[in-house]
Amino acid sequence: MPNPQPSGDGSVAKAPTIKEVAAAAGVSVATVSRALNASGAVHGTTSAKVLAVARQLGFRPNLMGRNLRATRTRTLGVMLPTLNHPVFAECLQGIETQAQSHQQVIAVSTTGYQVDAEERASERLLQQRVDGLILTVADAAHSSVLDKLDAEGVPYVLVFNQPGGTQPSLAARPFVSVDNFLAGRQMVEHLLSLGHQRVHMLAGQFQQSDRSLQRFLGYQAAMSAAGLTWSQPLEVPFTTCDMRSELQDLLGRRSPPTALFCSNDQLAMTVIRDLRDLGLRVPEQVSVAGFDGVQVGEWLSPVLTTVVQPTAEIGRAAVDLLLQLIAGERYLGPALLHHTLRLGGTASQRAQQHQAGSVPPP
Amino acid sequence: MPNPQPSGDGSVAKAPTIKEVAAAAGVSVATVSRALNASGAVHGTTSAKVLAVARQLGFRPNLMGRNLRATRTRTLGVMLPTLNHPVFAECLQGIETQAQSHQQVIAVSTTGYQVDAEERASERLLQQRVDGLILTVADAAHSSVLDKLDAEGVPYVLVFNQPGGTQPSLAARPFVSVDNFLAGRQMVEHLLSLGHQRVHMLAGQFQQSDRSLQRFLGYQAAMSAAGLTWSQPLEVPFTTCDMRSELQDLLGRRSPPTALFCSNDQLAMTVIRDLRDLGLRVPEQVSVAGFDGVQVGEWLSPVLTTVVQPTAEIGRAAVDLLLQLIAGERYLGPALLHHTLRLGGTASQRAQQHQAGSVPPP
DNA sequence: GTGAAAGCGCTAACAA
DNA sequence: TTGTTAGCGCTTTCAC
Repeated sequence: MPNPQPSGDGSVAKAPTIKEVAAAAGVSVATVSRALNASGAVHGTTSAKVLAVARQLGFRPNLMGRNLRATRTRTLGVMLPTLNHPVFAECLQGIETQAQSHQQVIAVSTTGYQVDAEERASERLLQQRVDGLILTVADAAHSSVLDKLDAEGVPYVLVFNQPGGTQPSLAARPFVSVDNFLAGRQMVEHLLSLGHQRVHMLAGQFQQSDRSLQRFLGYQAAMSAAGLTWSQPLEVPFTTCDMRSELQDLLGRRSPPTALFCSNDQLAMTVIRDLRDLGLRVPEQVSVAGFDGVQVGEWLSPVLTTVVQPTAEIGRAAVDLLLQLIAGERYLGPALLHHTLRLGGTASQRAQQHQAGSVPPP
Repeated sequence: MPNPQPSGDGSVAKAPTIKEVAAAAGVSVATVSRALNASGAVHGTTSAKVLAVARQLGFRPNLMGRNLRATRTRTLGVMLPTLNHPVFAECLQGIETQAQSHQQVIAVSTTGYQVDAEERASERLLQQRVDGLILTVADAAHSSVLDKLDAEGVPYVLVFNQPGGTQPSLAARPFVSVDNFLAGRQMVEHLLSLGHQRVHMLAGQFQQSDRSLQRFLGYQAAMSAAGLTWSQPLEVPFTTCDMRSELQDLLGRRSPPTALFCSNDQLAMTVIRDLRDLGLRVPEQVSVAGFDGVQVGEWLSPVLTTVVQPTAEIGRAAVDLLLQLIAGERYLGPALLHHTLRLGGTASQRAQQHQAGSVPPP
């Protein structure tokens, strides 16, 4: 068993340094370093000896020393709003796996969609000297954090954020996402194709989620193109866990919506539960569609109708892009990954007559 | 706007060091350090001057330097099987929040329940010189990683793992979890109280999940105490996403179970979906209970019957305990947090006659 | 092929 | 109160 041993009294022998390995192997620290990293020329015999001694001593290189010297950490900072939402957790898993396969380490911070938390978290990560950042910010178009990163030339890649919206300029901020506008429009077109005409949108707060806004714009576009009137969205704080009174309001109107397009799956699933609590059947009386494609949506019955983002793939692509930027490669434009529609069972053909409205559909 | 500015050509002015701040402020680096950390005595005027210069220069302390010097990183390593399972993601969120509030940073690694990945990941975290580790291992009773940490005196806290099972010795490995045995027994007792007699268990593979085993032992205990015979559990790899053939097997037997106790929610929800796919009604024909209490279980209808663990709280408690251990406080025994039963709608009174069996219940 | 020495950025003795 | 200096562990010139 390799040293160091615990000293029995609870304290512990200090981890051996390269110096001690050098002493034990009877060579200089330079030689040890070269042998360990297979850098520079080292005699085979010497190298073997050093390696043997290092293993025997349980030597474990101290990355602080190495990184300080190299002014490079092989650490990627990750800053996300929350891990309680599966979409971010799954993305983080993708990031972590890909980072691991490139011998990178990740440092994770969550911000709860709060700009001041973004400020603090990014600062801490920069103090750590992460080589680059993967992050989702509340509003990528007006973000002091991104301004800072730009000003300091810190490489970063946005995930889920889609700055520039429908017209992402090639010169703009690097991001990896789906085309939220297009996806939103397609989902609403699907709802319209089912015969719905009064489609309403429930959305995360735009100030905290630019993608939510893009999806809404897609909704608007689809409605307008079909010659239908769109309504102001119901903006829902991401902390909301009960939508019943809002839904009662919405569906108690004279011309209540027959379909609800929710800007994320969490919202959609909450809505479905609350609708059922209110005695409304989904999709028979109200159709509901979400956005994200989190795995749990498939466990519902009926399966959640939603836009599926390649969440883990977004994370992996972000790592790849970030590593390119860190390596100094030129930014060639965002990675717009493909989404798909999952035509589950929570949105169906519009019923002939909606139960809640006193006015028949046009 | 603080320096450094980007140099226009894409390269970037190096971040200023304490040395440069010292030069600009006309003092020594020691004074800058003292002023910045409010350590030692510094004249008010000097301090103000230093702080002003530091801000103006956009100085950001390099934690590698600080940590190398302090042989301490204020970084907690976190090693979990996967973030795709909400129970771990929510726990990580709890860890991150609590760590942040103690000015600690976290480094995250996932292992996919693979022992060799645990080995590699822990080694990387130790090379990073994390101050301690929060981790879930496949088998806490026989873990080379934990043996290593013990041997080297690295502080760590297990989450979800419950080494020692029903009799955790005070001297044993530090952990934070619910009492999996007790919780499993109580859930099965609940099923029995609903009139079920043939309860079967579906479990994650014991080799990859000691909690799964504890929950099974609880099942055994409840069955035995009621004078019923327990069956071998159906062990399910955590990668399984379709249980239909297994369920057909199980329910096609002569005396099929009327209730299924699943060792985690993910499994339970998959099972419920697959049962419905097979044309079986839940809970009318088969009752299903889970374990974990992930949020999405509440979005199902009916709501998932399950054991609710205080997942985020487990994460927070783990951080607190780990920080105590790092501070050198003596380990006073595990934190066994309280679970609750969520009596949702997926488990109900046993039907008089089960449809699938040819043999009537005793 | 190997070693001596400088230095990455910071803190903490020790001096003044 | 402030400055000088050593050194945390490592890599990398530059000699030899």
